[in-house]
Amino acid sequence: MNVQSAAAASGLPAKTIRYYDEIGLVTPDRRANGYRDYNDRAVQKLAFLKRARQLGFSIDDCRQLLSLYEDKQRASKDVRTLAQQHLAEIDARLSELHELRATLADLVDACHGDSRPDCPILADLAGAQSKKA
Amino acid sequence: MNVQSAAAASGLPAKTIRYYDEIGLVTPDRRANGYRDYNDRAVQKLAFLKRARQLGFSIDDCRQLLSLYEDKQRASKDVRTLAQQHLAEIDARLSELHELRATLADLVDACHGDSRPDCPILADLAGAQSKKA
DNA sequence: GTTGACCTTCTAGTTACTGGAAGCCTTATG
DNA sequence: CATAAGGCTTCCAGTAACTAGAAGGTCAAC
Repeated sequence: MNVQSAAAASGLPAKTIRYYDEIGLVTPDRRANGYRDYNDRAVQKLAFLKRARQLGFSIDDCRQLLSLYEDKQRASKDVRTLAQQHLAEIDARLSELHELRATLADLVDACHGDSRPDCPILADLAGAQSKKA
Repeated sequence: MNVQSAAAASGLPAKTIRYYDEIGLVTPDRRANGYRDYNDRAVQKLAFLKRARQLGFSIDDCRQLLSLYEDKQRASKDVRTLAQQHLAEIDARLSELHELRATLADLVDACHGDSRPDCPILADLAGAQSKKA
């Protein structure tokens, strides 16, 4: 199975698949002419990667997950720990983002948005104390 | 005022301030010996940038905000529009992140986390249909 | 005069790709 | 057999926004 077919089968762009080969994440066989050749197992791994990346795992996380996935003796605990760490990161990002949203929403509310040059958003950005700051 | 002092006054790392000079965001005067020289106005801009970056505005957004900030004739509406666009992006990211969190939390819940090699997280990543998928 | 703490510029690395160019391989068609 | 279209290969460069580090100039103090 060549790159394009592997792309179709896994849902990843061909460029990305070549990149994953380059960084040693999924290394395909090579045919006599040098073309990459992906077997079913490799395509499964690519699909695995697609899903893991969508869930926000970094490439490094993926590398670990992949080796756990490969390892028949892997402990479910290891996978769970990795996922939990990731969950904690997501929660941290969520609360940051919530806070950021609140601040920005306050500013937008406070801004009259007409053509006068007086603007609370710029004032706040410039360092003036806002009501919530 | 040299870089280090400007850093202390604005709250940005000196490296970042040099970078902002390099990309033409805030261009300081230069002293006879070539050292950067930041006046109060420049430091204000740096502080402005720090705040805007914290709020998640991109460097490109910041460039626009800075020119609006500079422009005495700027319409408050323009600033508001920029902030609102940004708010919409944040909301999109928030809902994505919420969804991702829910999926991952389900998986972690479903994972027994002991030493047996059977793991729902890897199963899901590998493409099996999970209850919620 | 020499130590130490500044400053300068430049290069390269980070994350995870993406786009594009130059050039080989394969297949179909006239 | 020539050629054109569409694969495939590699490599180089660019993205965002810095950050780390190296080589070397400058300055104030002792």
